Amino acid sequence: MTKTLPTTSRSLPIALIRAREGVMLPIRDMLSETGITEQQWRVLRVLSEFGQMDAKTLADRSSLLFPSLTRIAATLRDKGFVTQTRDDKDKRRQFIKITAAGQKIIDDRADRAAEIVKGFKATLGDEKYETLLDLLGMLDPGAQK
Amino acid sequence: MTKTLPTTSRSLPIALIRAREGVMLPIRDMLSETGITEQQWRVLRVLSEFGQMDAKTLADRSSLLFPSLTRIAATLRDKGFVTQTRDDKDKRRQFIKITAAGQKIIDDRADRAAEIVKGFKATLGDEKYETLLDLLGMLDPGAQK
DNA sequence: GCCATTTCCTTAACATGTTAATTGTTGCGA
DNA sequence: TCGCAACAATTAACATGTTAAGGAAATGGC
Repeated sequence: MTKTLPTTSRSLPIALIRAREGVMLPIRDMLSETGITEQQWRVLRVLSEFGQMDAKTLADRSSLLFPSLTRIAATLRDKGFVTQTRDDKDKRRQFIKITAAGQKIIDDRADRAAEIVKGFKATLGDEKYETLLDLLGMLDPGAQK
Repeated sequence: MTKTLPTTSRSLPIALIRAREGVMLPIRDMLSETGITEQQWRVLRVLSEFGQMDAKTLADRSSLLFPSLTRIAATLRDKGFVTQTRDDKDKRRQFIKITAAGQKIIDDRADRAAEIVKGFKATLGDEKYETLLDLLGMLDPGAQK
C-alpha cells in the first residue's frame, strides 16, 4: 500500500519554521534598534558566555555554518564588537574575542531578552517549556541521542 | 535584581534551529537528486495538497515570505513544475497551479518522504511526536493561541 | 467620477544558508 | 625530507530570509 505524506499543517519541518518565526519576532524587534542581526546577536551571546575561542568552536556553539561565520565575524569586526587574532602555534587557526563594545550590546539588552524568554515560558507554562526543549534536543543531530 | 539570560544550550531559538537542522538533513538528502530545494518542495507539497490557489494564500500555507515566493514561483515555472495565470476578475491576482511534471516530483518521493517522517516518529515515540507538534503549534504566531 | 487608501505582487539591497572549490598550514608516513 | 592527506579558513555561486520601496489594480468615501 502507498504511504501518505502528512498534511502540511502537521508537518514537522513546517511546524519548526513557524514556531521559530513566532519566537524570533520579538527578538528581532528588540534587535532592530541595534543594527545587528539575530545571528550576530547569537555569536556575541556565545562569546560572552564562553569567552575567547577559535572560529570552528564558535561556529559549532552558535549553530552556524563556517562560511556564514566567516562573514559574520568580518561584519562584527568592522563594527568593533569582536577582535580576531591568529594563533601563533597554529597559523591556520584564528581566535575570536568579544570587545567591551560588544559586551555592552549584550548587557544593555539582557533584561529585555530575559523578559522575552519569560513571555514564552508564560505562554507554554514552565513545564511544557522544559518538555519542548527536551524534545527539540532529541532531534538535534549534534546531541548524541 | 538582574535577570539572567539562559545559557545558549537551553535557548529556545537555538534549540529550534538545531532541531530543524536535524529534521532537514535526511530531507535535503532526498531532494539532492531532484535539483529542487527544500522550499520549492514545500511549495509543490502545498499545491499538491490544496490545488490551484493565488500567490498570497500559497505563501501563507508554505510559510514563505512573499518576496521569497515570487522568486521560487519563477524558478518552478522555468523548470516546468508550476504554471502562473492572471486572474481576469482581479488583474492584481495570480493563480499558481502544479503541473503533471511537478506532481510527479511529489509522487515519486512520497514513499521515501513518509519513511523519513516515520523515522522521526520512531526517534521520539508517537506520543512525544504529537506533543511536540502541539507545543510548536502554540508558538506559531499564525495559529491564534 | 475623483482621490486617498488598501491590496497583490514585484524589485531591490543586504545578510544568511548551503554546497563546492580554493588557499595556506600542519602533521605524518614513505 | 619529500609528498600527501588532513585541517582551518576563505571565497564563490546560487537560493532564501528580511525589510523597504515601488507599481499596478481594486476599493471605499465623498
